[in-house]
Amino acid sequence: MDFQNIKIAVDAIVFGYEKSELYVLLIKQKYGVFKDSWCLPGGFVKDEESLTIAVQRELREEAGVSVNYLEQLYTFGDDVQRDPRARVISVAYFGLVNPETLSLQADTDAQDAQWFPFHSLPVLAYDHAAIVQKAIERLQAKLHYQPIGFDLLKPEFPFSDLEHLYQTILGKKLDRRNFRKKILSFDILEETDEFRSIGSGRPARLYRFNPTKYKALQKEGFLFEIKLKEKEKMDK
Amino acid sequence: MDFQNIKIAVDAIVFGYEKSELYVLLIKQKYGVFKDSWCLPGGFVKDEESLTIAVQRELREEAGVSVNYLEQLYTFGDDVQRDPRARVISVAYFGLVNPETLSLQADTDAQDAQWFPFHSLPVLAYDHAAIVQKAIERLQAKLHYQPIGFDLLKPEFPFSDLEHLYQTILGKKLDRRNFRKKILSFDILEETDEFRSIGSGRPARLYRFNPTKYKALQKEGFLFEIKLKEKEKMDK
DNA sequence: ACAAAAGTGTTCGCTTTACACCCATGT
DNA sequence: ACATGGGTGTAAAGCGAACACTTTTGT
Repeated sequence: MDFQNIKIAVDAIVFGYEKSELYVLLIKQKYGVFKDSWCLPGGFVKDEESLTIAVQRELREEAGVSVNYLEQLYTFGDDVQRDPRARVISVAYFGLVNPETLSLQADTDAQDAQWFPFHSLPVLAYDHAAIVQKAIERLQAKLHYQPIGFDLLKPEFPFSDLEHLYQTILGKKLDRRNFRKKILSFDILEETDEFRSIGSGRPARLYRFNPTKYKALQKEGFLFEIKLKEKEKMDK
Repeated sequence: MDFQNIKIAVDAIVFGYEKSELYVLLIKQKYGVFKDSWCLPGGFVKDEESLTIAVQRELREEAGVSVNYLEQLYTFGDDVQRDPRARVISVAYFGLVNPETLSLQADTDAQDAQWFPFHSLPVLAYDHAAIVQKAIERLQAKLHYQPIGFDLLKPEFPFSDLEHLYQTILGKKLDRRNFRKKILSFDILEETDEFRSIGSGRPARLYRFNPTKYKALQKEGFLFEIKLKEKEKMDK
């Protein structure tokens, strides 16, 4: 069975979110044609390793990151030349992390793994720009029909965080009252007794996402679904 | 670069539709552990071949079929043992054909490629049952937000065909008037001057899907979206 | 004449949208 | 006191759901 000479790799695009900014985790290449350019974390799959494990291993090894949510995104193998060294097919995964992970990374002085604001990514090696493009589309789409936004927030968060997250990622302004009403109507959040105030302004009550309740409702045929008419386009 | 010993294959799950029945294309295995059992068409990717080309080639070689619609479904590579012979990762594709293809195949006396009604599939080799499962979910989901049903019908079709197609694939009864109203409101069908009657009953006007118009509308932000409350579950 | 499928409008209720003022805190 | 963000209700419009009879053909 030596008729085939194709290598299989996994790449991960991991999103983080903090203070109304969406971030992407990138790695600086150390060797090869693309030395010193940035790319998504990833690498070759081992013979006895499942794809999911491979991605998680690479994320740990290259960036010390473990994700809060992970799903397969797409397999890139139509461009035979996407890796100049050899024929490499890449199974891309899509991950989300809590803000804690973001801060941890910022503290490290490891220069070869870094969070970049989504709106100012450097030029990426290989076809990784295409992966990023596909990932942001998926993320935007999923926000509408899966309670995935919570995976980018701390376990307890003020409602406005969720609202800003949607606005940032979708690039739209939303009606605060309607958004809140809609999310609360799903009955998948529980309010805590805690409040938090950031600088000035009235302190905000903290909420917690209840995944158990969500799964239960899901089984009864409940659908998480948000349609959001944009008020106006956002600036940046 | 001989550190990796994983093979990469493509598999295709192709759906056909005719007379209120959904079909899946299967191939009878000729050799190996799974000799004489049925599985999805597919095979190993060649070194210089894109994934899409590989699927289309396999479909042509193994079943003489060319598809009307093709998209990547999912990459199966978490079960390291999914192929008992070696580590094989499979990129599964999802295809749709016109009824013409279905009839052509039925005429052939080639016994190793056959259309099976979706509701009475034989036991499948490898993990192909999982692929089928994922594919039907995708097909059902897509019917709601992409004008994909037309790819399973002849270019000109009576409205009732579309209606039955939705009912068959979703396994629900629909309200004829509401369904028709909704589809027509999209303004992506053009009516022809032809009529067709099948046996008794009033002849039906034939319609034609206009992909150009659809693409144009899409660019203007139009969304194909159908919500369909089921009237009752269907029998089979 | 009857059976079979095609074709067609209107009403009701719910969901989505639009919209503006008061509240609690920090400075 | 003022600036900043948090919190809340209501009315109008639009969309989805329910529902039954007439038309045209084959037998």
